Amino acid sequence: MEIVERLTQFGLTRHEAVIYLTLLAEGDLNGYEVAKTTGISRSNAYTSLASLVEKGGAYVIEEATIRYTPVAISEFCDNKIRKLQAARQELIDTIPRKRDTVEGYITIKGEGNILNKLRNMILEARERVYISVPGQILETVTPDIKAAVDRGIKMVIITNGAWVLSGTIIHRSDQPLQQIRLIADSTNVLTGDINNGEYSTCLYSRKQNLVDLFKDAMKNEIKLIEMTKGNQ
Amino acid sequence: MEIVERLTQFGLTRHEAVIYLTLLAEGDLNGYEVAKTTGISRSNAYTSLASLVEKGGAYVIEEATIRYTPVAISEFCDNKIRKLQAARQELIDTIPRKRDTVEGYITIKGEGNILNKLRNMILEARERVYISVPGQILETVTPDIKAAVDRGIKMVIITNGAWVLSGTIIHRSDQPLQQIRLIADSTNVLTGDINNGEYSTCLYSRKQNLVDLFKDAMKNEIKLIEMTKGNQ
DNA sequence: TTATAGTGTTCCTACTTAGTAAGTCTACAC
DNA sequence: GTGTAGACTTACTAAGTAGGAACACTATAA
Repeated sequence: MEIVERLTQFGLTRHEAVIYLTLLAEGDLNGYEVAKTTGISRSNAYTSLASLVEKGGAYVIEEATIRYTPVAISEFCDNKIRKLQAARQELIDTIPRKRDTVEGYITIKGEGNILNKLRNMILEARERVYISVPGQILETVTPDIKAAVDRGIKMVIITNGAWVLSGTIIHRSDQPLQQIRLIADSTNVLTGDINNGEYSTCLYSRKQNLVDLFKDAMKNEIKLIEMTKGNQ
Repeated sequence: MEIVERLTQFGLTRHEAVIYLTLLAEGDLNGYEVAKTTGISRSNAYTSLASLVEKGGAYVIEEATIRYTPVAISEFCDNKIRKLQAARQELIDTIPRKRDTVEGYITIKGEGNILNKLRNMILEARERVYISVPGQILETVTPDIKAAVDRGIKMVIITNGAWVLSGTIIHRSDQPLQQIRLIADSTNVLTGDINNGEYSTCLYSRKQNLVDLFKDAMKNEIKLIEMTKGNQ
């Protein structure tokens, strides 16, 4: 992802992002210099600088001329994240509590949303997690698995490839894994495909019949892996 | 701040936020019900629902009719914050390093930006911090001061009011504090007013002459407090 | 069989807001 | 003449808001 696009995730417009990067690269500049260097017209440059300052991406140095200095990127991002964390707490405190719903079969679409759900299931697990995913997905969620292990969650993992993490129980499958499967605490299950980008689709459910079905299926999968391993 | 506005901070449009809140309050609904309940026209309701699902604010339940279930607010916010933390790391790794600048006198405007700077100075302090602020500002930054104390930073505080935190050295002033002052590690200083909302203005500098000036001034202020305390 | 309600999708018009793009004018300093 | 700053203007694009029409299908009641 391009740097400008990442900066827009933190609330900057394209112009503001371009100006911010220019300040980082060129050092402190005044408004006239910013306009010249970036090619943004002077009126727009001054407007965007004012907005960048208001958003906390730059500070003003009032000397013979008014110059602008960029805020360090880690500081700028931390400020934004901190603000969202505060908003998060305020939302949790004030938002209407979710009405109890009849749990059914929830469809989760898009690789990003599926990864989020997968990670949240690991995060909220209390006792044990069975997970069957390709190695590259494991790479992505390694920090979450590590954190789960650290708090005493039993992690049983079926995967292909060479991924390893101490404290986990790993069963290696020779066959490519076409689907992901995850069971957390024998109460909720996630399954489906995740290699179709935004078209990936998974099913999430807390239905006990589905959970039981998947538990049996994964136990059998593990038995098969152990049997074929014994023969090698 | 209103709930809808807080939700827009997490990337939802007003319609999406209204629909999300309706799902929380009413439980799982289909698109037709969402349109009826919210007053949003059906075409817009379906469009906004699709976008809300894409943004990870709701999941689809595919039954006799397609219903939508809201994602828990803490989960939704955590997902967004986690994404920004990842973008933060990617920015830090790829953004051009800030060109060394001649440190001058930086003007920081707006209460939010000033609070951010104040907190970042405490966060990055290595040895000691002298801070002189009104009590209500201290309330705001108590977690940051606590964290600094926990990592062994010497916190010397001049304030009014009854604020207290174990591990800090507090000098109470009888007079109202019109300005804030902070010196971190004898290397950087922040001073100015913060009770004017977005019109608040502070000065930040690493200039040694200004730092020395403020050190002397705060030492004298502490001496005066101690002397008047002795007389009481 | 007919009428009505429910459900979902696609396409349309129209207004508002924000961002992008660029310019003019005034004023001052060097 | 160049540099610097600010205020104001015009104009286009994109996204969000607001609402509707049309089509197709299903379910239910009379």
